[in-house]
Amino acid sequence: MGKNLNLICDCDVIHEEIVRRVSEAMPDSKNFHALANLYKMFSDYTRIRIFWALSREEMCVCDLAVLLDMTKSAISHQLKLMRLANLVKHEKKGKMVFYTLADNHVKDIFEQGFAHIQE
Amino acid sequence: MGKNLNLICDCDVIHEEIVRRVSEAMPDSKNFHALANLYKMFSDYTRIRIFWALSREEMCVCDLAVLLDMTKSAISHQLKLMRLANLVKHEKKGKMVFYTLADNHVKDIFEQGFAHIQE
DNA sequence: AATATAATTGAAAAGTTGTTCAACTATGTT
DNA sequence: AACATAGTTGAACAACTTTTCAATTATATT
Repeated sequence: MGKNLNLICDCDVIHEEIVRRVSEAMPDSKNFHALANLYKMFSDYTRIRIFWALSREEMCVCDLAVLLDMTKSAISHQLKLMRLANLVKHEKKGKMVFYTLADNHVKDIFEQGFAHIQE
Repeated sequence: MGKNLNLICDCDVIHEEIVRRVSEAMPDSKNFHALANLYKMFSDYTRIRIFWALSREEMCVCDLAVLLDMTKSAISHQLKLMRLANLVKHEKKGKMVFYTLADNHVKDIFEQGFAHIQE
């Protein structure tokens, strides 16, 4: 009853119908990688506070370091990741670099998260 | 011009007004920890595929293992984390354990994510 | 009662992430 | 021109995460 569909799994397939249906509807793996990587940006305590702060005000690296009580280096490393993920923009003004959220979508994402944890 | 507000940061505060305003409006740190932990659950390629699959159909561990071409052990470890985070429910039927999403909120969260990556 | 299978578990191994440190670049000030 | 400061960078380290492996539990079948 039931036979293995692949080499890695050590199971008999009990519900071949279900697995087939879900398998056929499954989006391309690159979508899941992109989605996991997007949420990874929101999954760190430091980064999520930076996102929140930038949703309130444009801030420079130094301001964020003071606000979060961390070194400029630590903040700068995180901002770089957020920049590479296209979630924040930066603008240089003299010696300082000001950061802002890339778009309102970013704000929406963590506002939905807040809604979820407060219920 | 500006003086250090703390010991860790090596900066003069350039924009004390901004930092003060944001600092005063800042939610309690436990909210940020909770939010980061919530998003952490969605930040892994395996887990996000499990969430997606369960948003389509109730499935047992074995089904998920076949669907995602992974061992039951790996799937089971991830499901445990998802259970501890109250994001999935499980129900035992005979030898099998069936998993479902804990609520529609979970589905909403990654559907918003999909909306973001497709633009 | 013995056997087979679905699922779980703990520990080890492999891989990833976040912060620190020291060095460096770029800009503004004296 | 020399100096101070804002920010960035790469490497090292510590902490954490994910998968694998072997052993175990619980249920169903013979």
